[in-house]
Amino acid sequence: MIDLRVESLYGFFKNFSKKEKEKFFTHAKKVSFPKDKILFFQGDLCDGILYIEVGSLKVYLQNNEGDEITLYNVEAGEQCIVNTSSTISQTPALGSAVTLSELKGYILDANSVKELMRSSSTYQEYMFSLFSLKLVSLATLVEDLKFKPLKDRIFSFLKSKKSTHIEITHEKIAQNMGTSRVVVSRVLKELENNRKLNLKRGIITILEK
Amino acid sequence: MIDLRVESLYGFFKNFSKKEKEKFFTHAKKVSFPKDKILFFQGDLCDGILYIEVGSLKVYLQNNEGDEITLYNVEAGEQCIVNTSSTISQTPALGSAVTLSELKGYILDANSVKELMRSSSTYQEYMFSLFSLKLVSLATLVEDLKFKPLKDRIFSFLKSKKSTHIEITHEKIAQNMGTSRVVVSRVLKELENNRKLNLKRGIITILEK
DNA sequence: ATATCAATGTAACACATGTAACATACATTA
DNA sequence: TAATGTATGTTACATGTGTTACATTGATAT
Repeated sequence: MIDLRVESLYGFFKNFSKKEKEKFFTHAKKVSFPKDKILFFQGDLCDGILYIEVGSLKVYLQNNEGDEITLYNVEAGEQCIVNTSSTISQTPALGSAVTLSELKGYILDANSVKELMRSSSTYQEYMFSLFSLKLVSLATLVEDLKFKPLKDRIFSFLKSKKSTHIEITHEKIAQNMGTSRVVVSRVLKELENNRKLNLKRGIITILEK
Repeated sequence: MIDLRVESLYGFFKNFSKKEKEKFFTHAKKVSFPKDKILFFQGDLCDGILYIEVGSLKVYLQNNEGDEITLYNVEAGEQCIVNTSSTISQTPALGSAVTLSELKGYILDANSVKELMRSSSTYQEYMFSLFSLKLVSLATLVEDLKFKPLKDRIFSFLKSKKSTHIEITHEKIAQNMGTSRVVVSRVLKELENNRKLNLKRGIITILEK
């Protein structure tokens, strides 16, 4: 009945009382989405908070012309702050979310979340640290957008990946950065000429950190 | 003993119990700062949360060259999220803060804040709505930086002021926008030529909204 | 093997913004 | 009034990024 994977991924579970665990699992709905599924659009009202067991998603902004820029990614064990904020305050989501892979997890309704926040201080602290982290990441994004040249932003983006062997297209990077494919190709080629990278179709290898 | 001004400015007070009010006023230190006083620097650890009774401040990011960009302003009745986040999580402040005017208020230590968060659900909700709001404003900033031309950003900035008569120098606007004075002057002159503004030394008048 | 599509390469150009240098105008004080 | 400092105006130019258009290469299906 109780799924051990969520419990080990989300640290606040270990401080949950039996009652709190029960609340979570009786109210949470198990969900499963394919890759590239849009979970919500900018402007939507969310009606529950997603806890990711397997997979990841990204949250991005879009302008009228359809250009987009990624705000951040959300991995298993994390909670999407845009989703949380929209759900709790019943305000329009400030960005859109799409799965980056097949995704499994739970969706918990706003009321249960609020109750858990009141009863569990661990859960409450988890929520606050989450907000703090995302604030930092957004502020860093602002700083980078304003002060860092695109070349550095792209290189940092690549270095932030787990492996030095990255399977990604220039088009995907462009979407993340909020720019065009041509510009990314140009910058990547320059980085390759400086012996920082190695480029193959669909694959980028980092040579120098 | 109890100061009515803070109480009316910060809505959560009206739901505070006598004990909670007491906690606030016995632990909060009354403070007063002159205009242009730096309250904390990017990287500092904050040791208390400021509640503003009179005045305002701005939070900004700085890069190595000293260029800066404003993240947001904080007015009386609000609580600075960078300050809050640094204080509660004891993490380095992600930006710097400076008073925009003479400022009076209270500083409350982290422990008292945490206790109030646990005991008062109104206070807790206030904190969350605060985080949500600032997340939105940061996300909007990201969106604007990425998609809006400087001309629009400057015009929006001016229109966001209370009056159509604005006393500000081009230099100040440049700091807010994270650009140079020359660029601002150029853009303003263009807006004046388009009959959107009227420029005088130290004064900008908005003609067309 | 050929056709086809996706990914990448590249050139030429447009445009917004940043920088440096200097001129002019306004405000304040001696 | 003259002198000084601050704010603004203006030019010329450098640079980064975005756009269009088209070529090339690699992968996949027929």
